Parts: sequence; structure tokens; C-alpha cells
Amino acid sequence: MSEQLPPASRATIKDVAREAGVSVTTVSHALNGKGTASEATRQRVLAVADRLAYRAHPMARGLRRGRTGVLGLDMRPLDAIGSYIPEGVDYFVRFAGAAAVTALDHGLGLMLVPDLTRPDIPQSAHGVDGYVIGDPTRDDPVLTRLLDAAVPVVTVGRDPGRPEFTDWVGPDDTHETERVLELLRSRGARRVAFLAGTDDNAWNVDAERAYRAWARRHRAPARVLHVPESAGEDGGRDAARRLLGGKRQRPDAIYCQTGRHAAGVLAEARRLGVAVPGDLLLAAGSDAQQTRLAIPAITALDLAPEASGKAAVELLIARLNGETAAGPVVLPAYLHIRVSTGES
Amino acid sequence: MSEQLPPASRATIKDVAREAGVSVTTVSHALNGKGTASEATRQRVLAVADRLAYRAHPMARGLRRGRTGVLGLDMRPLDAIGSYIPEGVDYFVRFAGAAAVTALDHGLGLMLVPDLTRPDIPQSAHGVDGYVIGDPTRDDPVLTRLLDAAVPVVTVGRDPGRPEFTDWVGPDDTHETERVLELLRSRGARRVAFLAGTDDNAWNVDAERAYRAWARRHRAPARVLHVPESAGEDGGRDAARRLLGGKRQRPDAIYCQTGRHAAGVLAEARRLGVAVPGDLLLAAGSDAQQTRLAIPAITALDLAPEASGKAAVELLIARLNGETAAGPVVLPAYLHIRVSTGES
DNA sequence: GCCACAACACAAAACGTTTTGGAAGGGGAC
DNA sequence: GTCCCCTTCCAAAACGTTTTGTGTTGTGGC
Repeated sequence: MSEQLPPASRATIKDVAREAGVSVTTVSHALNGKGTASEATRQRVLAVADRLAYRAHPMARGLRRGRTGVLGLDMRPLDAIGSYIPEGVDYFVRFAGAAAVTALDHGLGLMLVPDLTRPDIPQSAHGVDGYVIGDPTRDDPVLTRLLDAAVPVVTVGRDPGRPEFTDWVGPDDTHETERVLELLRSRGARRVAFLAGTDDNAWNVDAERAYRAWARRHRAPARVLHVPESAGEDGGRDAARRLLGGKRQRPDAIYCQTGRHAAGVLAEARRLGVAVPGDLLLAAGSDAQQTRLAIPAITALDLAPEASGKAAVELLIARLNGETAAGPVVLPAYLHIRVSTGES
Repeated sequence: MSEQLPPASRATIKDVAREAGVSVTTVSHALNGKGTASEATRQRVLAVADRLAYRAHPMARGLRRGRTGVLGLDMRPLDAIGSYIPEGVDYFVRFAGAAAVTALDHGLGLMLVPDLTRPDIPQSAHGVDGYVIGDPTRDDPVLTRLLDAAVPVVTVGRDPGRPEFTDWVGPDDTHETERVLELLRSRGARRVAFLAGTDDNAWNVDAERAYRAWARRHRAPARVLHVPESAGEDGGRDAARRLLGGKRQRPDAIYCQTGRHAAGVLAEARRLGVAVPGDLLLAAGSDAQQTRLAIPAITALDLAPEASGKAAVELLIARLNGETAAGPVVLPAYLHIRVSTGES
């Protein structure tokens, strides 16, 4: 009666132990380089494990070690939009892609999770080692819950209502906003209108504050419109109608936070016979397909989502390893200067 | 000596049992609606669990149940490209987004995993309940490994070298290709050139075969160029130079598999003074930002990645539940008829 | 008063690891 | 011969669940 039947399921540590004629303890030690096994036994165990294509069961290991090897990613603006697939917005994809690849480089997985405060979220979302929260809103409830539970967490962009929380990465929104406004000014704009989103996160808050301060500094009129991020290009069109078609004096430049809004403004301007960049300069605070491919192409801030994704995951991993890594990681944005802001 | 110190870590089932004055068995039963507990005890347990904010530890549960509650997604073309963030291609994003949302709807998580045949992939990639493999290549090694290990797996698009494997979802590439070619023909095209990708997957293989058969049927010249998917718009430009600038008779229509190639062809045609759609009709086998936003907009097949992502995850879940769901799930594509193919 | 049978509750085993705390054996020093 | 230490290995506990099997009651029929 030969025992040649190959096991239908995967090999366990017991199989390896039996096959190698040692205890499971020794197998575990040999594989993890922990114990005091002799070199001979170690090699024998390694050989057997390799032959059986043994891989430690991730859950069993996770249960024992208290680590799962998976990171969670929650993009808050996507929770807000209600769709995880906003048309043409590649910021989130580029971010998530870079984060996933960085995690993979460190031997970790990355899982997209939904709003953790909703009641019916999958069990697995709770089983991750730590979280990256993208663009938290003011006093973000998800962040609150995680911090209360003492779960390691890193955000992208600060929480506007939580100045003491410094484990975040992202651009210096104030500084970058000023850069764009200065560009518009250097190209002759004197009446710049600002189109912000409605999400109450640092990206919107800091940009608007920077805009108002900048306008005051230059004794220029400040005009701010709020358009929901989810309104997309249609939202931009509506805003453009109000800004360009009203009785009030027309702005000679419009700065939109999102690329989609900017694309909508551009389309409406064309329809109204307002030439860009001839009669109106246009810029966006976030690069997207719409800004790159529009005609004319729209000047936009590239918020370097790849760099953010990488930095966020690395900061989180440092936290997980107990390192007291440095507070905020500020990343430079890149300003793509395109046709919509005219010639210098 | 009161025991009032709140536990620093999360509550376990033992805590709930102690607090409710019952055994852990009863707690488990009450929470999972399994056993024969009386309504009174059940309610009491539920109340305590709620008060302690108890959630079953996902790994412990997974270990016991043999299920992790996480699905793995491997997009093979992305492995091939080497970048997980191809510029302007939203097929993968839309697919992954829909897949993730569908998984969430079923209480499961979705994890992006890299090429499983590489040596150094994270443990967690092995801990998922099943896999979705996007656009497998001929005799795909990843698919081979999973099937050998008897791991549940579903693909998007069939494996060209594995006709017996029917657990796939996706469009009928042959039929959809013919649809586009017929459109071109109905708009007057008689010499249609075909620009395919180089990935050896069903999408390319079936489309090229359909093209050749269609040309034969109509006694039209067949001209096929192969351009790597990763070459993007530049690849399209190069191909257009060869097709439009050479000595051979010019095609009066070009059908490109990818939207990026088509955008490149369009740009080069414009540079060469070939009018689209006046002198040349143009269509793409995959919708993308580039086809939608190009001027003129390019007619393209929308492969309905959202529907595919949803169907793939649902088929996989059916498999996981032991249902002998029906073989391939064929999904209709939508043909966006745009300016690049002229007026009817 | 006995028996059968619900109804309810629980102890213990199991899932596959890692880690703790020895134990066995051998060799050298005294 | 005794003691001690080093090397090498292992049994068992632990991680937090779910599930199986086994009591305990209490109730009603005869």
C-alpha cells in the first residue's frame, strides 16, 4: 500500500516535516532562518519544501504573526463621487497603480477598500495591516475610526481639521496654487476667477485660501465658484456660462481645480465665441486626459500621483515597522505649461 | 481590583462570550445564524457584540473556513507592458473598477496581483480565493499554473491555445470585428488596412482572422501591420507613414485595434495632408480617451469593460460557490460611430 | 414514574502557522 | 565520576475563529 497519492490540496508544513523526518518547529525555523538547526538539516528541509512546492498558508501565518501582508487603500473622493470609475480622471488610477507596485516591491499586497464607516463592507477590508486614505475630508470619519482603533494609517493630503496629524504625503497646495496664479499673471491676466470643487479636503481648502490671499496681495478681484467634482465637464460648462455670459465684467483668466471642469469651461468658451488663449487664459489644478488632449491643450498642475502613491506606501510601511519616520512628506508638483495660457 | 481596563486591541469572540455569559460556540452560532440558540440568548449576544464593536478576525475566520474573502486580479497585458499605468488607456481602469465594485457588492475584496510566475511575489497574492486573469496569452503560463493547482480562475477573453477552457467572459471578437468592417464598407471603403497589436491573445488573434476572412469574402486586398501595444501613438504614426506614404496603393480605410494606435494614425494622416474622413476612413477596435477626444473623433468599439469586469467577478463567485455556471459569457460591444468614418 | 424527544447550551477539535520553553545527547573541565 | 554547557532538536501553546459531537434540561405522553 504505497502512499504515492499526491495530495489534492496544497502541501502544509506538516507534510514537509514528515517528508524531511523532522518536526514542524524545525521546518518553520529552517524556512524563516530563525532557530539553531544544523546546516545539514536546514538544507534537507529546504530541499523537501522546494520539492513539494510548499508555501506557508498566508492566513495561518497572518493569524499567528498578527500581520496579513496586505495594505488597504481608500480614496475618499471616490467614496464621495459614488463611482469608482470617473471618466477620464487618471489621478486615482495613477496613484493606485503606483501604490500597488510599491507595495509589491515590498512584498505586500494592496487592496482597494470602500468607505469603512459604511455598515456592510467586506470582512477582508478589516484584515489589512494598515491603510492609505486618499484626500481625507475635514475631520474625516474614516480617519477618526482608524486612529481611535490605533490602526496604522497614512493620508494623502492633510486632514484640514486635524493639524496635529502629520503622517501625510502630498504636494504643497498653497505654494503650487500660487505658482499657477503667478504664471497667469505673468501672461497678462488681471482678473482671474477660481473654480473650486466642493469636497472639503485640503486640496480645495488650501487652494482657495491661497487664491484669496494672492488676489488680496495683488489688489485683484477675487471671484470663486464652487462646482461639485462629480459634475465633471457639465459642471465646468455651467460655470463658464455664468462667468462669461453674465453682466459682470468678464474674467480674463479662469483657474479650475479639476481637469474636467477646465475642459467644460473650454468647450463652453468656444461655444460662446470666447477665444482661448486669445480672450481668456485657462489653467487647471490637476492634470487629466481632458487637459492633455483638449484643443487647445490646457495648462495644468501635474500633482505627481505616482510619486505620492509611492511615498504614501513607503511611509505606511515605515510606520508598520515601528520607525518614527518624519512627519509630512511634501512632494513637488510639475506645471505643464500648454497652449491655453498663451505665449510668454 | 476591578477589571475595568479596556483592552487595547480589538475584542475577540472570547470577550463577547464572557461578557454575555455564554460559550464561544453560542456566540459564533448567534452571530452566524447557525445553531439552535434561543431567541433570548441570541439577542443578548448580538447586543453585547454590538456594544463591544466586535468583528470576527478575518484571518481566523479565513483559516477556519478555508476562504479569505479576497479575489485576485491579474491583467496580463499590463504584465507584458511592464507598466501598470499606461497613458490614456482606460480599458483596464474601467475593468478593474467595475470588478472591485462588484466584488464589494458581494462582500469580497479585490486585490491587484502581479504575474504569478515571477519568483518574488508577495505571500498575500497566494492567499486569495480565486483569480480573474485579463486577456491571457496563448497557453498562458499563469493560467497553466493556476489550473494545475486547481485554483478557481476565470479569464477575460479566451486563451487562444486552450479551446477546452470555457470559463471566460468577453465580447465575440470575430463578430464585432466584422461589424466595424461592414460599417467601413458601407461608407465606401474598398481597401481596408488592419493594424493589430502584438500580444498573442484572443482579442488580436480573432480580430485578425476575422479581418482576413472578411477580405477574402469580399475579394478585397488584405494588408496587416503588427504594432506593439506598448508603442502607443508613436507606433500608430510609424504605421501610418508606411501605409500612406509608401509606393503601394493607399488604403482608403484603416482599422486599428487600439485607440492609441488610431490616434497616432490620425495625427500622421493630418501631417501628410490626408483628410479624415475625406480621403481616409478610420476606426478603432477599442475605445479610449484618444478616440473620444481626438478631432475628428474616431469611431471605435466600446468593449464594455464595466460589463466584463462585473461578469468576470460574478462568474468567478459562481465557481467558488460550486455552481456549474454556464461556459463562456459573451457580452455585446457597443460601436460608437463618430466623425472619422464619415457620413452615412 | 418512566421514557422519548425537543430545545438549548457547551467543550473540544480543527484550521496551519510561529514561538516558547524545554529536553536529549555529547563533550570538555574539574 | 560529576557537573556544566553547548548544540540540536522538539512538544505544546498560542493566534481567533467555526464546526462537530455531546451533554443537560424540561416537557409531554403513556
